Amino acid sequence: MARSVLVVEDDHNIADLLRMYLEKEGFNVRIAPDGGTALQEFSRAAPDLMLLDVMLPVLDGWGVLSRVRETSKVPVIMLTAKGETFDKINGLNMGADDYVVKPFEMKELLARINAVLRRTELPADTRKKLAFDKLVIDLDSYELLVNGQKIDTPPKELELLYHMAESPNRVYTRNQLLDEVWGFDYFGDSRTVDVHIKRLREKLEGVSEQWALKTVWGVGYKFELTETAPQ
Amino acid sequence: MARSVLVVEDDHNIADLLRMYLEKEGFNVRIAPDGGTALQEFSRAAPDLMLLDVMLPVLDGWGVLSRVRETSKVPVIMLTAKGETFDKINGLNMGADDYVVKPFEMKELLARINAVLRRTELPADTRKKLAFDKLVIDLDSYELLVNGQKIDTPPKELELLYHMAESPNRVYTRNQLLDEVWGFDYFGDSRTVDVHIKRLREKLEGVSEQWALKTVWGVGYKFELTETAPQ
DNA sequence: TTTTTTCTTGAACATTTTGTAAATTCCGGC
DNA sequence: GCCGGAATTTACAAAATGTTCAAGAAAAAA
Repeated sequence: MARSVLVVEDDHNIADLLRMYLEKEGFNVRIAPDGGTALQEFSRAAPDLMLLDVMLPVLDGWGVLSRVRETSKVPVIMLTAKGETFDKINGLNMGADDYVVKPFEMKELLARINAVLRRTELPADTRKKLAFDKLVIDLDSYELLVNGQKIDTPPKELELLYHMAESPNRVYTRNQLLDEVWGFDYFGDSRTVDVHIKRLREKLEGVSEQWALKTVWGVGYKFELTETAPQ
Repeated sequence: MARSVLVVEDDHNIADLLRMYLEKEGFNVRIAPDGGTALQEFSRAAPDLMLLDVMLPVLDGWGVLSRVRETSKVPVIMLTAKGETFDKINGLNMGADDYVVKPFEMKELLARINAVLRRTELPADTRKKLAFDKLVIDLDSYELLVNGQKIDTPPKELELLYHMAESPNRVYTRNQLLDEVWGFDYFGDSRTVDVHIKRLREKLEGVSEQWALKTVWGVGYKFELTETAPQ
């Protein structure tokens, strides 16, 4: 779930500073001190974002960018020194998503990072709220409403329900659910899912005819939604 | 507490100049280089004032203005190039509060900014004051009123409460709160938030049924507001 | 400077949630 | 009906998370 950044910067001080701030913001940070290392790290780690210094030994930032762009549309923010000849149009044409002039305010950089990530993010609705007959699943406030009444629900349970209810009638295997709700790096018993399903069923049983958490024998579970006549 | 300006300007030199002067005047300055970014920043940061260049790539100043005006009455000063066809009447009709022709004297711009801010300062709108059942949180005077009675509250506590109460029911993680209340450049332990929450709870417990500082297990905290029947 | 207040932190403690194992029940094919 | 794999249930243990306290640091006020 944590987003990852690849920082390509040969100045050790700047790199460390960036690491410190970015990690505090919850990013997973990797640092590459030169272009070659950057390309290697890039193909290895597939980061969600690249901060790319223009002035680098051997292979410079533009070189790295063009190589990266051969295979990827990952968001890239260029770091350029003040006074460095930098043609914005040209720079953005080469495929950078934004640029920041050194010395920069950390605050501004963070704002730009967020802007770029938001811009390149899928046009998903940001409201995390689903509603069905007598049921509201709200991941903004982490609330589950059954018949308009709040039901205390632990986070994992709610996330599981939300995830399944996002695609009604789609069947999920236990392993899919473990990957998608617990995270791909979670190693656990698939019975865990059963137990959470059971706990959800306790909270939801008999509430509505229109939906239910159904078992698909030999496969997994689904949030089943029965269509009613559309008005 | 500092007033904030969103500068929408694609010329980096002008933007930097504006930043310098405005910051010297005590403004918190954000810069957006194009219309899209401007709209994003606007909805994110809710600035007290916008300086809006007419000539922008892709979505121009008028486009930005009309989108902004759909939801907000924030004061806007347009920056127009000399010779640019600009119809004052028309321009002000579109919802701008004032306009300045480039190249402009910084002095004049500042004068206009102050004039506009004075003119548009609504008695209630810009007040940093929130009111709920038996509770008033006033960040103008740094006062907390419970049942109409002043409760001595240290600044951080009050800011924290205010921040959470600005968006009732939204869950904030501890890190979000540290970033947004303490500042993005604050590096501290997230237990700090817990302690402040605890002290707020001591002051607020049992005051009203309609709201509460709730823990969202595994996620963070929220200022929960229970809807009552609207009158 | 001294005093007072506020803020931060770490540790002990409490609580809630989550995971696991094992017993039990269910389902579908033979 | 019987069997074996699959799902459910239960109870418990473990892990994760939250709360509280108190001491000391830092900041503000006097």
